[in-house]
Amino acid sequence: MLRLSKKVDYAIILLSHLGEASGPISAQEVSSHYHLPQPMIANILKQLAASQLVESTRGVQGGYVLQRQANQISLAEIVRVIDGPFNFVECAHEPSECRVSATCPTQTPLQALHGRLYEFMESVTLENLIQNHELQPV
Amino acid sequence: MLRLSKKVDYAIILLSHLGEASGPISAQEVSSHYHLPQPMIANILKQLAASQLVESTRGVQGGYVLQRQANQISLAEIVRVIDGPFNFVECAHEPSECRVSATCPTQTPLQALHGRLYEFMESVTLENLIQNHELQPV
DNA sequence: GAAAAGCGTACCAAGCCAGTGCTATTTTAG
DNA sequence: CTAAAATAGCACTGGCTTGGTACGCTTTTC
Repeated sequence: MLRLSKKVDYAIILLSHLGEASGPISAQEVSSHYHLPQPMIANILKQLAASQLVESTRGVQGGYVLQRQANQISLAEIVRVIDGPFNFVECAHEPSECRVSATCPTQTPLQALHGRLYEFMESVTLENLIQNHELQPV
Repeated sequence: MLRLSKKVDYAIILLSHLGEASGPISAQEVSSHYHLPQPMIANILKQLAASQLVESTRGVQGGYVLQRQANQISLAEIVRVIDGPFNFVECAHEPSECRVSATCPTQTPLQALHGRLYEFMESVTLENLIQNHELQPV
């Protein structure tokens, strides 16, 4: 139904939390703070670390910190890192896969739509999400 | 991965086609024209008819026509009719269902985001999709 | 050397989605 | 009046995605 996946939801919560913290935060800390399943969010933090969004420190007192400033991380990037490439319409990236590409009347407008959504999600930064800035009306 | 479902994709194609036709179009016609599975698109047309987006005529020479003008049908409505209510984030409509609502740092901004996307999809009409109007940049 | 933390990878169950099938009803053509 | 062309209304299914779990390993501090 066109929604963000739970993992992305969690990732946003995690990153927001890291963005507001000063030192490294462990998976354990976050999971107990928000009452979320620990293995789940540990996995997500691993993904975020593998994707260079957060830096990890091992060992006691270790944890995660943002690798970039919150205004340098876009919503689009978070979605991409967790859920894979953002394909609003199937043919957005692989026109060859479309069975009806020759006759499909909606290709161009749907791709334009895709582009707008993408730009939109690029323009929303983690900082916006944290600070709850007023978002400009569409 | 945050994409329109195939059914919505098909529905847009169908509605665009109906919007450009003059008389009633049968499921058979559309499916052979776009090489799409006939039972599938028949089902979708049934849904569209049940939701008052198209009018149906039974019998030989029957088929479907738009029930409203193309500029009176929004993308949001198409999605809603086919895929159910549009929930960009889980808590958008039912805050009570959110396990972390008390502490979740992202509620307000994500709901704002939800609102913007929704307005956006409300503002795109079938006519825009058909005529491939230049969509305003976000 | 024990505990706290992250790393890597594999696995599983439930739900959703795309697609199919079947039977009944309505309408027109001949 | 009957056959054919259509829609109506179901119910079903197989496979993929998603949310979540498990386990063994390495690194770091005390």
